[in-house]
Amino acid sequence: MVSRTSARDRILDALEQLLVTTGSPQFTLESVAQAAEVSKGGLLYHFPSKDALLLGLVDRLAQRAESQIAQAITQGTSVAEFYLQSPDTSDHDELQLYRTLIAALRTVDGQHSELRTAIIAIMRSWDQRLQAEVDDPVRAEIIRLVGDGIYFAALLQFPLPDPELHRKVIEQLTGEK
Amino acid sequence: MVSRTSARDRILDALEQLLVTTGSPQFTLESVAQAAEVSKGGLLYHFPSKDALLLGLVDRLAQRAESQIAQAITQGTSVAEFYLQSPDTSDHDELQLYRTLIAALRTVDGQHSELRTAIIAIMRSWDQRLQAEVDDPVRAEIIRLVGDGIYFAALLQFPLPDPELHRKVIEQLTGEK
Amino acid sequence: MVSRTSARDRILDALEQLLVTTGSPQFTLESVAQAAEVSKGGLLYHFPSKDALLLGLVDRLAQRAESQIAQAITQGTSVAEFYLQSPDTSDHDELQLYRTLIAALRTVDGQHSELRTAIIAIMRSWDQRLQAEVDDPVRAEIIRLVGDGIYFAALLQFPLPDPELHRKVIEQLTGEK
Amino acid sequence: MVSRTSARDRILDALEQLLVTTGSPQFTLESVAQAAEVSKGGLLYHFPSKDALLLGLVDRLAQRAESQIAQAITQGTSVAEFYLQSPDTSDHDELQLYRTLIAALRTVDGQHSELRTAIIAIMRSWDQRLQAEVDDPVRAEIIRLVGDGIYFAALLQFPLPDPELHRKVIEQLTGEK
DNA sequence: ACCTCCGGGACCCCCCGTTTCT
DNA sequence: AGAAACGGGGGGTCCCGGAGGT
Repeated sequence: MVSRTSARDRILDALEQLLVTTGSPQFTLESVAQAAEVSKGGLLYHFPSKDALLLGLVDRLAQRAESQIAQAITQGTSVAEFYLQSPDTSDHDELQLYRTLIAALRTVDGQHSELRTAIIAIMRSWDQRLQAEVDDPVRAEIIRLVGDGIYFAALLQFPLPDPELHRKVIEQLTGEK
Repeated sequence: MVSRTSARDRILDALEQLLVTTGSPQFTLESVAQAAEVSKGGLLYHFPSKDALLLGLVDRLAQRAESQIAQAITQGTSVAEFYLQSPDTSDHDELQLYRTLIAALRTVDGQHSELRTAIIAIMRSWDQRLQAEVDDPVRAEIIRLVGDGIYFAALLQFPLPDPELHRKVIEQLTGEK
Repeated sequence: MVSRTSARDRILDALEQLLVTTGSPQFTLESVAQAAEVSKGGLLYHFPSKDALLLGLVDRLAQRAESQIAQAITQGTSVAEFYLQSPDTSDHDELQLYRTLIAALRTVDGQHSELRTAIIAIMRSWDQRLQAEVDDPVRAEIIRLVGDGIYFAALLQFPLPDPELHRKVIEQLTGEK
Repeated sequence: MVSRTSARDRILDALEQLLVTTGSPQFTLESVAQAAEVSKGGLLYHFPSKDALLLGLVDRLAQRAESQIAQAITQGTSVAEFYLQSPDTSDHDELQLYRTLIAALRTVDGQHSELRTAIIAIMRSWDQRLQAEVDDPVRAEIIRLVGDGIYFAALLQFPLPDPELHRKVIEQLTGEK
């Protein structure tokens, strides 16, 4: 075995890359396998199904989530700002990834209950952080929804109308009352 | 011919129903045809391709959009409240439909430029209404984003955590300054 | 009825044009109807099926065949030269058409017995003319086969390698021994 | 794995069989798969498209072409006789196959440029053999065209009128001047 | 244990000849 | 004659399983 990183991680990395770069929740096992430089069968060995693949990504994401948030805080960036995707936040790729992933759930049929619960757990984690940081629960909720709304537009590749307006929105939501 | 409504409209109705009830942007021509009680060929006669079908729905939606909004206003409901989907607003199905439709764009490949432009036109229309109603452009933008965020959660079938909180959010966003 | 030419003839004309210009035996009723500027239903009114349409074309062709040949002869062009498609022969379109038509038989399933017999009748007519003109039956047969061979290459859109060589072939086959 | 021959070859064999027995360039992937005793998915694994399938057949044919011709020569049969399909030539199936294949090109849309070039390469090879064997280039060309003409009639399933005449044609074309 | 080759089968979009209604 | 609708495939995609190497 030459590669340092395990094939399992390479696959997940490839999938992440795919979801972020294309921005589309649509993907095929074939494309993932190709990007990860493994055969389709090899992919299926590590993840017996497409659902399992998604679940694997969610799990890894959950593991990273905590440290990500913590790190963001220690960097001085507030959770709210991070969630609102101000462009100066370095790793909002992480955020986009995790939301694209959510959208990807729709491409798989069935109830994908495992996936849902895993995702919800992560969201709840975000929620708690926001609640902890923002004293007003209503404003915290608004922040969360606005963040999702921003992502929604981005997901459909609609142009964020005005950077200046965007900045003001963030300011107003995160600024002192 | 028994049916009063044209087959073309029946098809579009069936598609709407399908998108709203399943909440999923995934659908097959077959299922639409079946729901509309026409044959596959019959469907393809009216809409030569899946894209054309979606475009047909968007067009009809655009036509209804204006009157919908106007009607909402005359009913005393503010546009903002309508957009925020307060449960007491009767026809928020319309809103859900149009956003599910947006999501459906992702299931078709290509650039679907026609669809995009049509959708964007509708969104711009909403935007103008909100801007006209809300004097503060920043708050108008926030309202729009929150509306999208609410839909985003609904799209993924995540439970709106707390109706009470939701009500307060709307109140704060639409309430007097 | 405004049009001078009957719709029936317009349809047949359109089909001829289609077969000759595309050079392909592949065609749809839709395309013929469109080219003839009639509705598909209108086409089907005159020719109840695709087979009937082809048969109609064959019949008309058969009617023209005799006069065509006779005319060619009176013009001083020998039948052999005509059949060998020397480029200076004005209406070798007729020839190409009729052979493309033959190929078109393959696109319809079934035994198309009517079509076959009609076509064979025409071919026999050609044969007799050639036999009458060329004293040596073997050479007459060769001429016929070479003519078909030329068409075969043309059908596949293979380049006729050398005009000079082609001319010599015709010369040798039609020239006095 | 029980079968000695690879599935890929089995598929190609089945296609050959189909083209030769039916004599028709019309075929479906389904029918090929069934004849090869693989699923359609299995077929598509080896040949991602119908074009690719045809191309695969052409390639294999090209590989066999040389040895076929050489073998024909060493068997004492002249290339000309082989090309003219005298019935006593054992493997004129090969010839028919390759010409039916040519006709099959017409059933696929697009420019199928790869197929065309591959086919032309084979034809050129035949041409050179004929030119090498027959000193008179004009007669060589005639032989080629007559061969194609014979095939053309056969392709349309028109009865070769007279075996005796056919024999004489071959005799005259291949016989000493 | 890890991985690849090969294949299966369900399904999907769309085409097209044809029939029915007006 | 035209408009509407039918229905049987046709080519192609994609998720997944399974036998077998290393």
